[in-house]
Amino acid sequence: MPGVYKDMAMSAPRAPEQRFESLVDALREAILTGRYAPGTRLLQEELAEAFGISRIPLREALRRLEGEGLVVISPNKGAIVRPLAPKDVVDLYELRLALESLALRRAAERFVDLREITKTRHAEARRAIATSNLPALFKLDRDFHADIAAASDNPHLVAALGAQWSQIMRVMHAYFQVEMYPEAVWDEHEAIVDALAHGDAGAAVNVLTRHLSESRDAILSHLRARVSV
Amino acid sequence: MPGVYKDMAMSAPRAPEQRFESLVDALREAILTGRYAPGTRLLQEELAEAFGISRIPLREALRRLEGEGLVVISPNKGAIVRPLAPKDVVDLYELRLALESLALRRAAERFVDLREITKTRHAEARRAIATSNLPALFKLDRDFHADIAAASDNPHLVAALGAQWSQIMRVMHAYFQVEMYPEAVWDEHEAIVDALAHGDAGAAVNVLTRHLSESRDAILSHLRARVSV
DNA sequence: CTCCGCTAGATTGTATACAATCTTCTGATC
DNA sequence: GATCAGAAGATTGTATACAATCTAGCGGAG
Repeated sequence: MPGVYKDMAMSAPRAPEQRFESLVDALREAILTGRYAPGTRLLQEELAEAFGISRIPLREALRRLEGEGLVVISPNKGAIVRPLAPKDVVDLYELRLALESLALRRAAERFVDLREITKTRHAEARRAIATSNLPALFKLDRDFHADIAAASDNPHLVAALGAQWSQIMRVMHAYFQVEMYPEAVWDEHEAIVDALAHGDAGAAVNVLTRHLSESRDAILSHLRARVSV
Repeated sequence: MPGVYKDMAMSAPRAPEQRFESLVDALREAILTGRYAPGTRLLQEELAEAFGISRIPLREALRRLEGEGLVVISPNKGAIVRPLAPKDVVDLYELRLALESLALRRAAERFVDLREITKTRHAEARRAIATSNLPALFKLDRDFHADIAAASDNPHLVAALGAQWSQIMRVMHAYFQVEMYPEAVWDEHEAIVDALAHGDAGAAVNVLTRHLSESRDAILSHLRARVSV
């Protein structure tokens, strides 16, 4: 019964005007969290039924994700979640370092201070580690790097970093365990924002470089142990 | 008369399997070259008729371009070519410098030599200037920077640079005249690949930094003179 | 036994049709 | 004259239906 939302002001979970955006978000989230793993075939009828819609809007959502680089669509073959090889991880981290370094330099110029929020997240991360809450750790990690990106005040940089993060997240969800999230990660986050608060972008970039190398190598060692999807 | 291509092997301009990709390419090209200027409303029925298709595949193409950041679609309002403000130009060039610098460093590590092809393009550019062939100049410029990107051997970097280039190209097509393409541009291209051939990525990045600053400022001075779309 | 060619089922591609929403214009009211 | 309600037209959103293509399995030829 469409149009019913209009009568239940402020109670519907989402306005009907952004139904499509919600659909895309749901699909994207499912891909990012590994529910649809790299290489998975995305059958239109199946997905459409799952979302309670016809194939028309679903196909549009897939095209959007294709444009974002999360899905590959072959004519008359259908859509699959974009595969990721070890070289992709190397290339993505190389790219991400360049982008995030730029964000740090711009954030330093703007005297951004992220120490408080980062400290808070560190505490939350300790609790998440104690309870083996991996999704919470992912979210805290994502929030930190999203803050760095936003601090650049460059929406195009934010978008580019978001695209990188999406790809990296897909690999992490596929190959990371709670044990692979050393608490040193959160110390490094604090070191980065400390340097940033002192306006020392160079030092912040140095820590970031080490931070990303460790993360990349951890992923690669686990990725190479398995077959590349 | 669909299906007719199957009989004319090797003569059809494109295989029917990539009809959709051709549609997206045509739309993208029209946006990049300013035929559909920033802010232009993209009416579905009108475009569908122009391409001789129904609105279904056209809408999918628009969703793809939305994912690529070239189009903005508002629910029940339709699609417009993504607007560009002066700050976008600043942000895009900042981002592009970081990306292209990375590409240069990676190209230097790989001992890539682009001197020959760049010299050839310089000669072609002189002819294009003499005949006031602006589209040719744009293409030569694009080809040069695409070579730099490809030399990085990082497909994700290539994609990110391609996205930047698309946005920049839209501004250039809107505000550039032949007179604004000084021949110094092509000298700088040669200086960049010379430094690259000597493995001096630092020098190459220095020239690139100047090169992009000049290009950006030329665009900004003309953009600010008009109303921002 | 292997390799084709063929058919049936599954899946994708898209034109049509209609519903939902927005926009514009008109005319009434103040 | 300004403002607003309402209707008509324009435009977008999507479900349905069917055509085109692909895939898997089967049977026959070599």
